[in-house]
Amino acid sequence: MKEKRTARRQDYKDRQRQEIMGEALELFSAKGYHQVSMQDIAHGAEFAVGTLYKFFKNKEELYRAIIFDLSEKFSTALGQALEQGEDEYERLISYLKIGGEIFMANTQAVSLYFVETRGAGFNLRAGLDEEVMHRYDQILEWLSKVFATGIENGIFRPLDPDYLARSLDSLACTFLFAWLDDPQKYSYEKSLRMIDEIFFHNILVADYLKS
Amino acid sequence: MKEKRTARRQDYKDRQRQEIMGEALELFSAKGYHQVSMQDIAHGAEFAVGTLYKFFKNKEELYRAIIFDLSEKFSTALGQALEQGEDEYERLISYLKIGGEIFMANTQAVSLYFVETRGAGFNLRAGLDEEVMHRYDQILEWLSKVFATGIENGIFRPLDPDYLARSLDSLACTFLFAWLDDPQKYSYEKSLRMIDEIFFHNILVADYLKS
DNA sequence: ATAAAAAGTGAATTATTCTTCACTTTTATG
DNA sequence: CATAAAAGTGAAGAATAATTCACTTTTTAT
Repeated sequence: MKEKRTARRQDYKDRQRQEIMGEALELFSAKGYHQVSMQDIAHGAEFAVGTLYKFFKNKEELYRAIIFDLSEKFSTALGQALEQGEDEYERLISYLKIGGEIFMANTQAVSLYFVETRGAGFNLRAGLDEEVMHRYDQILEWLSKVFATGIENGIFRPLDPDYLARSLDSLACTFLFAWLDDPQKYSYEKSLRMIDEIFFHNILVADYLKS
Repeated sequence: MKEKRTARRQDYKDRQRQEIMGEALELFSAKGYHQVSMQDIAHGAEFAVGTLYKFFKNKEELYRAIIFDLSEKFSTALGQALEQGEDEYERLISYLKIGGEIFMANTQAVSLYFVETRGAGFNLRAGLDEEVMHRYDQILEWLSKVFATGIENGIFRPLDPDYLARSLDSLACTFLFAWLDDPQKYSYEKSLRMIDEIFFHNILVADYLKS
């Protein structure tokens, strides 16, 4: 009996924790870390301020927990995406598709996550968790590997895989951020098509294109 | 006599102002807006706190002034770059070269500027000057125009110029940020070469490549 | 030389917000 | 049902940092 009870309690606590993190994410992504007070979060999550401190040591740790969760979620999803497909080209397309879906389904999350890994990254890098940076680097490495084997298998032209990885990711992100601004104009489908045109129709060797 | 005196005084004031902005830029780009106090800036610029407030209404306005200056400086330089060159391809190469030079010569500036226009942009967009956003959009528009005329003149394949503009800019930025992390590995020259390979060797029509 | 104006100062005020903790309420257990 | 443990509270304390302003110093103009 004891075990069930404590397990149930733990589930409950976890849910509370998620609730707080969810509210905090919403607020942080909308207004930014410094524009959101613990009071705001507490109010939004319908807790007292003191309760937040039962779950998280302080504001920064709450923030970190959110970022950590997201980066984990995203990187596993993208890692899996890169394993789907017959050849390397298909794997990359899968990466783009899954990446796009995650992006569009988690816009507030994304806005927070990308502030970490892109542009602003090196500004926050000092202060904030290395782990997240590491995860992003890891994804790039995975991408690189796919390019590398694709080159070996004669599917891609023999260019530096690291540059290719960064390029592809960069294009995807750019178009997705454009989509955020104007979903009509920068639709998912068009962006995929454009990446295919701009990036792959050069990268792929002539033989592959014919098949 | 009076005019000369007041003019000289104005120059002096301008220089003081620049001094403050320079110090603030250095600190902001190194530690981030919220991690830098007016005390820090005053101390760095060798003024009293009160003096800062003779030059800038408040901290935010000081920040805005910096960003505004930079965005102006960069956008005019890039605008000019796009006018240099015989054909559209050369103009874009000029854009990449000048852009790269500006970037590398102003790394702290850049780190601040790009936090505004890229990734983090939509987080800050609400609070911070629209003008800066507008300048970035303008550069993209100029780039688009170059692509559009390049397409008309049969130099580029007929793809959506806006997407092409965003792609090129995105690649350039990505490689420049990579350079910040590891200048050795992501050298200016190699990045230019890679952009040429990845982006242009597809974009350019076959005829142009032969010439 | 001198008075008025401008520039510069920094301690004190004000404002914000993170964090704590003594307390209340709820839940679990014998 | 009693009681111990856990969860939850929010006003008060502590810390930090933006901003002000009465004052001093420097510059300008006559």
